[in-house]
Amino acid sequence: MFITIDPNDRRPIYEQVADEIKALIARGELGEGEALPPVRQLATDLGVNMNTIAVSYRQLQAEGLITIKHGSGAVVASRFAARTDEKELRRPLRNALTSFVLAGLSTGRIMQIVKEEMGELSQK
Amino acid sequence: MFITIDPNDRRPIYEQVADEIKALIARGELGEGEALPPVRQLATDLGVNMNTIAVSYRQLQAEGLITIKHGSGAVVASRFAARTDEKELRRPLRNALTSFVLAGLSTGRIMQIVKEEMGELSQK
Amino acid sequence: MFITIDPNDRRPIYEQVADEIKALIARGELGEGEALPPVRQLATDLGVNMNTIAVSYRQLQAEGLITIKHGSGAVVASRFAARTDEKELRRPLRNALTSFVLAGLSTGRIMQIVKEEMGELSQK
Amino acid sequence: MFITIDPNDRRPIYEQVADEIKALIARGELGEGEALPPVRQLATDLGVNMNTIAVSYRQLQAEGLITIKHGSGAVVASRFAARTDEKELRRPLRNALTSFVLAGLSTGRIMQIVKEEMGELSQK
DNA sequence: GTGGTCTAGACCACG
DNA sequence: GTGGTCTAGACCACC
Repeated sequence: MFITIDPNDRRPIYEQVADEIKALIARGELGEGEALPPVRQLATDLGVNMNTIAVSYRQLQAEGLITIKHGSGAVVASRFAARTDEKELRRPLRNALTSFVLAGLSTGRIMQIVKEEMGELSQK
Repeated sequence: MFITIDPNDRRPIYEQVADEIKALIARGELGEGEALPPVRQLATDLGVNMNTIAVSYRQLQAEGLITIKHGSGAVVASRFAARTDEKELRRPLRNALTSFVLAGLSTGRIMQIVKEEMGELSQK
Repeated sequence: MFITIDPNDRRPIYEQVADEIKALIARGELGEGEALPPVRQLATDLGVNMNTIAVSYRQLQAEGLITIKHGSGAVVASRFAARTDEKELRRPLRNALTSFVLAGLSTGRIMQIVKEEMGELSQK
Repeated sequence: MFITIDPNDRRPIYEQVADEIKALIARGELGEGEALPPVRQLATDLGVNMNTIAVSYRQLQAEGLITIKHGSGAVVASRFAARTDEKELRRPLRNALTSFVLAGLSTGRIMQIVKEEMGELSQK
C-alpha cells in the first residue's frame, strides 16, 4: 500500500491521505473487508501527527467507506458505498472541467484526458 | 449575471464566487472585454462583505482571467488565458472521477455525465 | 512623439504616461525647452480622461522635469534635472534586480539585460 | 531577520513586506525550507494588522516562493522559483534606470551602482 | 463613482 | 499555536 503526501500540495494533509485511500479503494487495491494500516503506523510512515491520520479515517468512516472498530483497527466497508449525492459530485467535476477549458484545451483533448484518468481508476 | 453562494459549501465564499465567475467566462456568458459587476454591488447582492468579493477579483486577476482598472472596474481579460499547468489540473479531475466510481456509478454513466457537463461549458 | 498605454499594465494610467514621457526625455527625443503636447490633445489621442493626463504633467512638474505655464502649455525644463535622491532611486533598482535573481537568471545574463536597457536609454 | 517598513513609501505595506522577504530569499538569508516568522508575530513586530502580513504571505505563495502549511507555518519553497516572465521583469528595470539617467548620473556611475546592488544580492 | 488598503476583532481549520 | 476566513467600517487613489 503506497500512500504519499505532497508538501507542496495546498490541500490539508488529512484530505490528501483520505483521497489517496479513496483512490486505492476505487481501484480495488484495497478490497472489501481488507484492513487499513493502523493509524499509528501510517502516521509514522508518513512522518505526520497521529491525529491527522485519525481525522482522515474518521472522514472515510463518515462517508461510509470504512468501518472503524475500537481496538481492532479499520477495514474497508464496501466499495461503491460512498454516501454521496450525484448532484453534489458534479460540482467538483464541473470545476475541474472548467479549469481545462480556461486553460485553452480543446474539448477533444479534455475528453482524452478524462478517458486516461478513468482508465487508471479501473485497473483492477 | 447569476451568481449564487451556498453556505453549506465548505469552500470559502471568495472561492465559490471566483469559481462561478470562471464558469461564466468559460461558457462565454461573460465575453472578453465585458465588465464584471462592481465589487460593492456584487457584495450587496450576495449579502457578503465587500472585501470578500475583492479577494475573489484579486484571485481572478492573479490567474490572468480579468484585468482590474483602478477607477473603472474589472473586465474579462481573455477567455482561455488561465495561467495554469495541465499536470496541476489533473488532480482535481482525478478526485472528482474517483468520487463517482466510489458512488458506484458505471464507467459508461460517468462518461455520460462528463459529456453533459462539457456540453454546458461550450454552449456559447 | 509616440506614447502608448497598456490596459493590461496594472500601473495607473497617469503613471504609465509620466513614465513614458520620462523615457522620451531621458533618451533626448524630447529636448530641453521643447513643448509637450497639450493635455487635451494627448488625452484624446490616448482615449483617456483629460484629468488623468493633467495628473501626469503635474507629477512631472513636481519632479522638476517640466514647467507648466498657465495658458502656454508645458515644456521640458531640463534633462538631468530630476529632483531625486540617489538613495531613493536605488530601491526600485534593487527590487527589479531581485526579481531577476528570483527568476533564476544568472548574474551574467542580468548584467547583459541591464546593458541592453541602458543602450536604449542613450540612443540620442 | 530584519524587516522594516517605511510609512513614507507610497507602496502598500503588504507589498513592502513581500519585497523585503523576496530580497532576503534572493540573498540567501532565508534558505530553502527555512521557516518564516508567524504571521501574528511579524505583524506585532512591525506594528501592523495581522491581515496585512497575511496578504504578503499569500502573495509570496502565489508567486511560488513560499509554501504555507495551514497549522504549521510558512517555509521558503525554493529560491529561483518565481513564476515570472522575463519580458514582464524588464519594465521595472527600465523605469529604474530611466530615473538614474534623469537624475543626471553618467552611464558609468549607473553601471557601478548596478554592480553594487547585484553584489549584495549574491552575498550568500 | 470605481477599486485599494488597512484596522480590530471574531471564529474556524489544521497539526 | 499555527494560518484562513469573514465582517464592519474607515480612508485613500484613480478616472
